[in-house]
Amino acid sequence: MARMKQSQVATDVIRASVELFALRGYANTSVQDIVARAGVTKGAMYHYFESKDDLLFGIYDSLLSLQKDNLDAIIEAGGDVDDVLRAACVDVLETSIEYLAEGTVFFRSMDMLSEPRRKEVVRRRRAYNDEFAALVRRGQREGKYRDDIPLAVLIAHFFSDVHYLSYWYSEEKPEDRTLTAVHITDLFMSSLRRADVEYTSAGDDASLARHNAR
Amino acid sequence: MARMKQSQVATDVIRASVELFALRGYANTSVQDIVARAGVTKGAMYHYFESKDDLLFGIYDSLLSLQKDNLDAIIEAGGDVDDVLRAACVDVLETSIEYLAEGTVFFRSMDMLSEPRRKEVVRRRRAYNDEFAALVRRGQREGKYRDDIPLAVLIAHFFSDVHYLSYWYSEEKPEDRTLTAVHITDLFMSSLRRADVEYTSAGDDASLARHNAR
Amino acid sequence: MARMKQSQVATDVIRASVELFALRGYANTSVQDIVARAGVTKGAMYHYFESKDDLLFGIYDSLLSLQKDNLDAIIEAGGDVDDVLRAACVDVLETSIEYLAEGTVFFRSMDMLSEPRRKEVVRRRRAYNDEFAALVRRGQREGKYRDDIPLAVLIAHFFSDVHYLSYWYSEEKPEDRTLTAVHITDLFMSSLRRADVEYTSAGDDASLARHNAR
Amino acid sequence: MARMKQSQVATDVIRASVELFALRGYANTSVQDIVARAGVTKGAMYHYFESKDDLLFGIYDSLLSLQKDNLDAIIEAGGDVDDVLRAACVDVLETSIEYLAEGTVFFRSMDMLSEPRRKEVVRRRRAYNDEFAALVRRGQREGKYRDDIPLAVLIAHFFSDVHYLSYWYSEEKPEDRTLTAVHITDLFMSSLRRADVEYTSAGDDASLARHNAR
DNA sequence: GATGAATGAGGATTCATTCAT
DNA sequence: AATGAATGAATCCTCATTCAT
Repeated sequence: MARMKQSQVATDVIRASVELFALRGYANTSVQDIVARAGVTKGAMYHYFESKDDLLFGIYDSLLSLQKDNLDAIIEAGGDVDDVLRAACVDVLETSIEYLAEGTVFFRSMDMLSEPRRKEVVRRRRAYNDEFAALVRRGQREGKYRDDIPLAVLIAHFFSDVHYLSYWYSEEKPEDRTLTAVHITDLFMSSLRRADVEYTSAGDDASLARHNAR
Repeated sequence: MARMKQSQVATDVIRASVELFALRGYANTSVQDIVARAGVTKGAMYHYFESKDDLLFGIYDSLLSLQKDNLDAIIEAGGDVDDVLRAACVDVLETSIEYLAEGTVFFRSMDMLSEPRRKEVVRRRRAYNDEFAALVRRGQREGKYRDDIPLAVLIAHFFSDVHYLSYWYSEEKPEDRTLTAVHITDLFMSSLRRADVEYTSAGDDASLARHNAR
Repeated sequence: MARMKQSQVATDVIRASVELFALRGYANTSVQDIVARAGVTKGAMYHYFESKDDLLFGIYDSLLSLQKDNLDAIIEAGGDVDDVLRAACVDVLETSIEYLAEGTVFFRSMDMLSEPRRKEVVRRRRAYNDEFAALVRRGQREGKYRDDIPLAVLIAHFFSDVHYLSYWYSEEKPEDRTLTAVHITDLFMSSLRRADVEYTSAGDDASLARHNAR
Repeated sequence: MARMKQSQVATDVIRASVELFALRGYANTSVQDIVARAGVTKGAMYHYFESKDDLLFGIYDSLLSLQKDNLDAIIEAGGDVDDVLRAACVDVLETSIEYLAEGTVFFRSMDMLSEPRRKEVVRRRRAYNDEFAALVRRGQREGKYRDDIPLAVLIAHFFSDVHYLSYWYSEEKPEDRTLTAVHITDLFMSSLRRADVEYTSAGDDASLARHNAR
């Protein structure tokens, strides 16, 4: 997240708000709760943030920026559609796990954003989705991915996994993070392949093997 | 959903609350909003429901009951694991689409449930998950489904789609409902197959064909 | 107390209300609580009583009537002032113990009576007090009771004991009832005697002895 | 009562609540009534007090603390049991008159306290009672006080007067306060004396005289 | 930069009572 | 006589935000 040199107060408040919003939800967290957890006073908080909504939007903003920047970079790097798509999937899954608390808030508290901000979030998510969908589309045009199922369904099929992480993922070992990202990516790629294409299982095995070898 | 002979007041209040909770979230919906939309007085509402939380829990309860009963019946009916699992997937997807508003509330408002009720919902969802997981496990033992990925990941991979429906599904034609359920089921079944097993594409094509033919 | 042939519903409701008002106070008892305890419906209750306030006033009314009638009879019977006063004291103490729950309500819930009824209760209590005070006055005129302390203080000194019963009295044996009434009466009579009068202790010993002998 | 440096808001709210609770009872006094009389806003009140119950408990707490501290000091000072007991009686009567409104609330609104607080009040009152009873017990062992009546009755006989003050006491002249305390104490001490002991009336006369001379 | 007292609008809930049946 | 659904006014309390210091 690309904020520069924030004051300690701001940093503490942001951390406290993410934790609390993820834990009990935005509506069940009072500004008083946040400042108490951050160890600052209400006045101090309002010096750095305009409103409670600001804190919420900050969470959306930083996660959207990070993932969008990463996706742009991956696409920029180019390569085989399979490799690019795989990299994109792994990245969004990995960052979603790294910022799991933010993700929890992301999907559960959109209703609580002020209307203009909710619209901005929707717009930026759509931009991400479209960029991602273009990759899948390219794979379809290259005859690699199935086209018997609507593109929207395919895309939703992937993002549902990203979304759902906060409902079940719980880390036991640090390496679970990448492993899970790879597993889910493999599942998605498996379901994406043309069903009528003779396909060796090399892809899956190779990718899993690659990671196991690290 | 099988409640009989509810008073008109209760029916209207439930409908209004589902709509509003789905639309703007539980926290942004006042009891006043609900009774206004239902066209009843606050007192009348409190004659039938103990609290706002009651309305929320009712939504969870009815959806959980319906889907659990259906799953039990499907498993009871028995058959090839592929067919049973497929039927289970299609059913939960179809009912989730039918009760899309309820599902929206389900996944977004769990934080707002009172603690004991949240625990009950978690318990019942877990029971559903376990029953579903047992099916996948059976397929793995029969050598049909891949076991190179943790069972928990496989299960999450499916439920993420159920969960995510309310974030993207929008019906244009009534037949979309079953079609989408089948599409997602196919994607899941595709990703579930053993990667190293020689597999004809008959399954997918057949199932889609079957539905298209109805 | 002197109510004639009340319906079962009315009787049950009155009993339930006395018990609940004494247990948790008038304000903490809802009409719903009362009818539930009485085993009747709200409609039935409102058929017999105009309001919740009616139930409360009924308690005052019956206790005031009973004690006033008794006092009148005792005075009517006549006799030595010491004996009459003693009989009056014992009676009000005994009936207050018998109707302890009613007494609890009496002293704790006067604020909850509607204004006109509160005034009536005050008037009737005042009448009782005045009649009782006249007895003490008579004793003072006869030179038996001290007059170095204002009459109002002497009277309050007695009624305080009646009042306070509900705060401490707890019956272990049925005979405690009369015994306690006699004890308190003795204490009162002891303190009433002219301090400068040579006085044999016969009175006290005799009265206690009389009771012990029964 | 010894709270220092309370904000003006807190002071005003406490005063208003004592007055109103004493006047019409806790249940008939709304928070709105209190803040209106105190001339503050509801929000300001809730900045200083957690709940309406807090205000009520504050009244109990301050009166219990004051009287307990005084009793401890009187016993600490030591002396003849008659003098110590007399001082204890006069003190609790005088302070009860000084804080008559608080006392009114004390005895009439115990039902309205939250359960844990009600229990604490009962515990602290019991501690006071026990300490007082120990004094009377000591007098009995010294052969000064009658023991033909249960100790519990003797103690109740005294506290009933304290309790009852709010039902009848009304001050005309400031000196009534101490005079009444002495009168009631004399009545109690009179009734406490062994009935079979030759007793000169010097005690009473002397004590009244002492006070009149101040 | 920071404090924390104060605001005031709103929200969930309770409950005595009424009334059509 | 009895039911119990419905009313609607009142009540306690919460909380994001402001502002004087």
